[in-house]
Amino acid sequence: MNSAKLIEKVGKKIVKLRKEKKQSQVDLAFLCDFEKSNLRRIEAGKTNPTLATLHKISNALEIDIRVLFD
Amino acid sequence: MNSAKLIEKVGKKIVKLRKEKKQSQVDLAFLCDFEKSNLRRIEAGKTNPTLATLHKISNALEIDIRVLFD
DNA sequence: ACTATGGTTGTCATATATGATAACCATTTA
DNA sequence: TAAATGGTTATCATATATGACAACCATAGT
Repeated sequence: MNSAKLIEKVGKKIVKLRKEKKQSQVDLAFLCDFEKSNLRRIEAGKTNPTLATLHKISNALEIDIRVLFD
Repeated sequence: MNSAKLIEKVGKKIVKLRKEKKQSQVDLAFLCDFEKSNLRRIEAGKTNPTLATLHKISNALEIDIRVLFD
């Protein structure tokens, strides 16, 4: 799998986990302490997130970061 | 754990896995197709790597990306 | 119709990851 | 001594992630 595919998959996983927690993009972005436009770009696989960003997201979702790669 | 600590931990894990494979920084950076200075920065936890970069590294080490977070 | 909410898209500025390169140190080996 | 190798550090340019906004669309509810 190439990086672009992985980035897309992680984005979709974030959407899935977020919806399971019944959170909006606004909610999650707030918990992550960054812009909702940024979260949107990540969920859509339009950007190549940094480790720190993935870490913030997994913390906000209350999951282990590895779950993003399941 | 904060992001800085996680970044450091991942860097140390990369060093560990690389040495287990008896590879030099030069070897691994070549396999990852990026600069050894970049690999060095990541291993030392001096930079906040992107998902694509971590993906390249896990591919080069022939491991699942999740292993970097064990 | 209007209001609120969630989501989408776009733009511009800023911060920083990475590319590219060079110089240097320590160790090993010829 | 010298050469080779692995590692470390530094610098500058470039690409891009993110911040900070704003505007818009769709839907639900009043």
